[in-house]
Amino acid sequence: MALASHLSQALFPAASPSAAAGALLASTSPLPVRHLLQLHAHLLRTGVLLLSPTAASAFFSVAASSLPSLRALAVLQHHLTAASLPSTFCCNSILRCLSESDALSFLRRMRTLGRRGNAFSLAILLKPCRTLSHARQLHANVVIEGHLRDSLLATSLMRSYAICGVGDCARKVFDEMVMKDTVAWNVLITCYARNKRTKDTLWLFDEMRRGESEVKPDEVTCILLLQACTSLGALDFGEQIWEYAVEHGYGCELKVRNSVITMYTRCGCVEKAYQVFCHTPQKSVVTWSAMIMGLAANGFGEDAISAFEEMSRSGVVPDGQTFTGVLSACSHSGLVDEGFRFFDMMRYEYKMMPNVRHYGCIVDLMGRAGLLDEAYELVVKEMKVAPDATIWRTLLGACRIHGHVDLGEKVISHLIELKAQQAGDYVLLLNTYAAAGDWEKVAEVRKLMRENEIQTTPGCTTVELNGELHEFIADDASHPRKAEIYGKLDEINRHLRIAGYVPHVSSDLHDLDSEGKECALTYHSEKLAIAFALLVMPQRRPIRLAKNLRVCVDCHNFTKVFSGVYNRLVIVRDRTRFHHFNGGQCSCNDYW
DNA sequence: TTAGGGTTAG
Repeated sequence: MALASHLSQALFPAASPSAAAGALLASTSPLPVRHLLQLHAHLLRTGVLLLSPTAASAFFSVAASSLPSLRALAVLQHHLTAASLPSTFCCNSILRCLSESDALSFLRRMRTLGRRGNAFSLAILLKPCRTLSHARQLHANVVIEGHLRDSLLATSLMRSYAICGVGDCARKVFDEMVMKDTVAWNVLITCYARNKRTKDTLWLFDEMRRGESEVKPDEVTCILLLQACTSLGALDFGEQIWEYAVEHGYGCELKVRNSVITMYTRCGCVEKAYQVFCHTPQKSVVTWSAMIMGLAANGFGEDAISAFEEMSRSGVVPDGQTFTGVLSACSHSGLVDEGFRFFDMMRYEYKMMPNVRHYGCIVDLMGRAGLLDEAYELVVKEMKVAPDATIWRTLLGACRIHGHVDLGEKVISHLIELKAQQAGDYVLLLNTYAAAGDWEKVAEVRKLMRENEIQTTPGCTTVELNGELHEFIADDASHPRKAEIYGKLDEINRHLRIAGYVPHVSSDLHDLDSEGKECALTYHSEKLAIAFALLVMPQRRPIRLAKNLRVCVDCHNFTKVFSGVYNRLVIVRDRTRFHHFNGGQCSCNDYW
């Protein structure tokens, strides 16, 4: 403030341009916006800004360092003329302070006044660039100014395209690059991975490994690819990456190990994840959280809690994600009291503010305990953060279980308000009415769905066999081995009935009599996939299935009994978790 | 002359 006042005194009212520039150049500390604007107005009024490029340059330097995110500079730039335009060096320091669109308009203004900017200007502009049209404009500039040989600049451009979700543009820049280093490859991989082009991502690894260039995958490449395998559930490929990492000396990198732990748990291989975890000497909070979340998602709730306690004993402090893991362990395994204990611990002992995901777990737990109205009150009155669609969906799921029709209707209205309702939500509401036996309402919702052209996602189960995916939908008749599969399923059904399996008829929505419902349940996609796996897979190998929706209660019971009668380990990954069926049991308790 | 920019763990 003292400096600002000194400057004002030096410049008001009759300071010469050189005195003004001198005073401005002498200032080293930032000025408040108010003083800066006063100063600017004065410099304009007295003509200093027009008469002295040195003073203008000095002024913008001070302004740039004073105002980190400066809308005012965007206004100021319109007063620039060719004579008052600061040097490119100074312009770049102004560019660094502007928002994405203001910086672009400033660059255009510079060009209008005959100043082109340089590679530094483009580097500054590309850093915050997150808009496709801006990326395209900057791309044109990079080409026109002949900077395509600058590999850092080109990589920066690829990164912007990656953020904008246009993989093909990033690839084009990559293909035109003269020197493609590992970072450029990694940025391209990130781009494909972000845009869910997972298979292309995996191809790039092969291309990199087998290519003739010197560039080989490094630890960052391994991390990126492991993440891609995680999202794809590609166990075999994930293991190849892990082998590569170990062979090339990246096996001890903590970030790589943490990614491997996640990859294994997300592919349902908890034991292998645990092996890697145990052999990791310096476990960070990320390592512990990855293991805790992995155990939770696979239904090993008690083990997740033990891991949390061991982590605390070892002196590692939990963070928000650790609590997400341990709370979801409690909710997936139905450990209601434990869940509330951890929720209190995070709030009162660790003084953490719960986020939407933490509340989501608590709402799920309350739903399990039948505390539906209390859960609704919590969401509406106590939550410090705005509830998202997932929270409402969780509560809607609990309404279905308990047949709480009134609350279900209230919850769906919140989803509609959020404009977030999906076909699955209407199905949940439909199920709620079905659970309450209100077939008239079921028909009403069906009509509503038809009128609004709401398409439901058909349940689909996949089995991987020798790298090939076999897909099944309910009552599927498309598989070439259809007759054998249906025959096998009938045989399995007979055996399971003897062992005590009884179809869970309310799992089906149709308003049929009990016998009709049994028929409709018989050929659900999971059951067809299990019959197929039994036909084609060698004995002792675990049967791994992936289901796009939630496993229904009847299929859950069916698979549980199946795992005991046929002595097979069945691992099912559905939309939210893993189910490990073994010896007539499942890793998740009281599944609804 | 000065100044600038790219990838990475749960």
